[in-house]
Amino acid sequence: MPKLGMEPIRRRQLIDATISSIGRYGYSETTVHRISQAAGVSSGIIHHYFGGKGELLEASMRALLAELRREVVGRLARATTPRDRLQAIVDGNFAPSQFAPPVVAAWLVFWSQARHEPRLARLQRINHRRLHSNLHHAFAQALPPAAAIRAAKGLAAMIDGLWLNAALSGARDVEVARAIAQRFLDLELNGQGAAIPPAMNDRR
Amino acid sequence: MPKLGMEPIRRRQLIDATISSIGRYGYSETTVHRISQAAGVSSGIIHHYFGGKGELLEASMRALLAELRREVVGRLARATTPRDRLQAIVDGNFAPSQFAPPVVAAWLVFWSQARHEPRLARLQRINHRRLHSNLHHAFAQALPPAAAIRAAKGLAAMIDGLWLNAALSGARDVEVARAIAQRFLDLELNGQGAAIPPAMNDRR
Amino acid sequence: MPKLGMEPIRRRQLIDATISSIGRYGYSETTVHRISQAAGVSSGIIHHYFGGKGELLEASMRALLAELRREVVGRLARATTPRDRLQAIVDGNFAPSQFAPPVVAAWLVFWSQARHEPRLARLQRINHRRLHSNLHHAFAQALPPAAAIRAAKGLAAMIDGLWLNAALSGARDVEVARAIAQRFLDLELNGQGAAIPPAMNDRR
Amino acid sequence: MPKLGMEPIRRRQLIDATISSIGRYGYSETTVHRISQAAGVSSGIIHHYFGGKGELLEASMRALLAELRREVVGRLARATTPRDRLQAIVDGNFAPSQFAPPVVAAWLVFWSQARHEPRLARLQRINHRRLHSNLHHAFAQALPPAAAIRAAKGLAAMIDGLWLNAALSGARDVEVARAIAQRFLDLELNGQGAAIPPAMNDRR
DNA sequence: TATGAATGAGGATTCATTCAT
DNA sequence: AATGAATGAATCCTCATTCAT
Repeated sequence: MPKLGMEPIRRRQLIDATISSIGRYGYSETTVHRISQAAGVSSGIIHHYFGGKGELLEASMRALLAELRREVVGRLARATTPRDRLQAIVDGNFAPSQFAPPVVAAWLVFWSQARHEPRLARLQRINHRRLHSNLHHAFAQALPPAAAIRAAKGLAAMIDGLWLNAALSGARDVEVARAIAQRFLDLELNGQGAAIPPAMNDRR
Repeated sequence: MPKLGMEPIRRRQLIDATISSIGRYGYSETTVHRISQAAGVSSGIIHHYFGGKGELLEASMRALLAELRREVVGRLARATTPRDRLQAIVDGNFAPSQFAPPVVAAWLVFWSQARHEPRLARLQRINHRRLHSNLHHAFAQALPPAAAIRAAKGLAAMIDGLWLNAALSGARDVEVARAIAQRFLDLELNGQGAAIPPAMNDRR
Repeated sequence: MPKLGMEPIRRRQLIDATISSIGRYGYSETTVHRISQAAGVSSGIIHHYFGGKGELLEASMRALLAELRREVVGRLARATTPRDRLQAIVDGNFAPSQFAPPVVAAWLVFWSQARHEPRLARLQRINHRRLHSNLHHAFAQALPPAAAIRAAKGLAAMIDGLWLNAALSGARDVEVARAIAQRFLDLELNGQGAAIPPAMNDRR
Repeated sequence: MPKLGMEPIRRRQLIDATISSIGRYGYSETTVHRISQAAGVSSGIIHHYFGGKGELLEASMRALLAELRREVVGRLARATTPRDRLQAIVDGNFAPSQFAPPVVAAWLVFWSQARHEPRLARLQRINHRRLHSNLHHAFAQALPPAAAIRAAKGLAAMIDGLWLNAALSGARDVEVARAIAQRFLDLELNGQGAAIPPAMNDRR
């Protein structure tokens, strides 16, 4: 009998090595050889477990999404009010795990490559929809429909934009970023915002 | 007899072909051969005019930045009040030219590659600082120092996040995105926001 | 506790899977992995029973030769006159088992590879000599020496050529091919050709 | 301006190197690297001129067919009677060029691989039909329809079978083989065999 | 006996770059 | 100024083989 139960261990090793290699060398310099070296295994093993480089990249992106989801879902489970839920989503997206340099690099690569690789595009769409749906669902319990949509879009953009800026500037100021998102959330929930002119809403 | 004055024409041709190729095939599939084909010239010419692929990519990113700058600066020139200036910056960033699919793809690539290519990173830093400095300068004329910083960071994130979301969803809803940014701007300028706790500001 | 008596079963399984894989995928696409999959066993087993791929291929060719030999020898056993013997050889070479598509493909491969693999070349030489010796021996009982040699060479070529043509055209017209060989045999033995029965001509 | 007119030269070089490599190493051991080495060029050039290994192999087979055709067509042009034409076909197929060892090996490979590569299969079909159509056309001028068909099939098989046997036994006895084909031709045309000249028999 | 995990050499192919013309 | 022929290193991938279990 061969070694049993290696599959999940090797898959995890290789996924981690992939994310780390993307972080260190970038997407176009991430080769099968580098990944397998980082994982301390031979290069053939990648095809044994994943079938090819493309599938490994896809699995890596999937692992990244799963980790983000874990951060958000764990916090959502402890939330009761809509505000708590929104806070949980913001906090999950600004969790330390999301700012580890290799993770940041891999996310950027994900966004950039998704345009040209259908499988990555699909994962990205799912992720984006989940974020938006979570936000909208929570806002809808506290705001009128049009405002809930607008707030969800705004907060989603805020999260991505702040994350992006924090990521580009080397993951410093994460807490400031989170505070700004927090403030935007408060503004929307407290109704202090001026309404978008009706004509603008109609154009959607 | 050598043709005179070909240099600027060829350079522009090649830069356009590069952006278009990134848009069509993605970064890692953008080859010297594809670029030269798209430009209708031979592959050797790229090295003649740019020295190498890297330099051409850099020049292309520079061209992208210049175009964005043009959109913003043109609008800024016609602005008088701080609010006008902020509006000009928002509008410049949401100008149609910034949502052409190849441009969007190229921007994403730029952000993603900048991490691993110092020359691109430098351009990106310059761009980011310019945006932030423009925003901060305008806000500083209307808000107290701490609020101006916060507002500048928030609006910068808002612009990037909305742009990113619009870009990822195929450049639909650009106007809605702009309206959301507009509203954020109004909120910050009208002083309806609750202050971020001082301790948080100090941590920066 | 080891299973006893598995060896001949496994060897036969693997040989059959090899011939079938050559038939389906061709020689250069016949891999150890494909063979073991077709046989429903693991890939390591091939080395356990045969020592390597080369030996398995050789054993497969040997099995093919044995099968042809069986077809011929069985018929020869029931033959009494030289003419019967020649007929038995012709019929054995045109037996249905020799036109099963995987068998045809494997024979072609055999002929083509034998040039570069000494072990296959040896098997092929033995086979060729056996055919020629059988034919010559029978002809020698009915014809003068020079004519017997010529007839043996001619009939051997006829058999191979007709087999090849039938094989290349998808094993249709096997009966016509056999009839043509039959007629050649008759011509050589009688000094003139007996007409092919009209019904046979009509079937074309 | 680059070197002009290299294309036909390089293509011919590479095709010759391919046939020679098949002859020396066999099909499955014929690598791009070996071919390019035999041609004295770099390996990249194959893709420059042929697009890939498959196309080069196809072009090589095509060159082989063209050479055979040249041998036959040249002789056919000097033939007037049906018998002359049939003789021309036989002689063309037994021309020395068709027994050069690399050519023989390549033909065998061609036959064996054609089963699994549609493009080779197509070439083979064309070749087979041409031979058969040439033979049948000539026989039809001298024999009744049913006999013409039978004779054409028989001679085609004879040619292939003799060629195959000669090829497998190292291209010795080519003249004997041709004499046997000749005799078969005579038998079919005359309804009886002309004796092979004794001198010919003695040469064995 | 049998498995399938693991290796790493070798395959075709791609590509930026160089350079003779 | 411009070409595209030519290179060869690097890429992904395949595969026969080995071996611990």
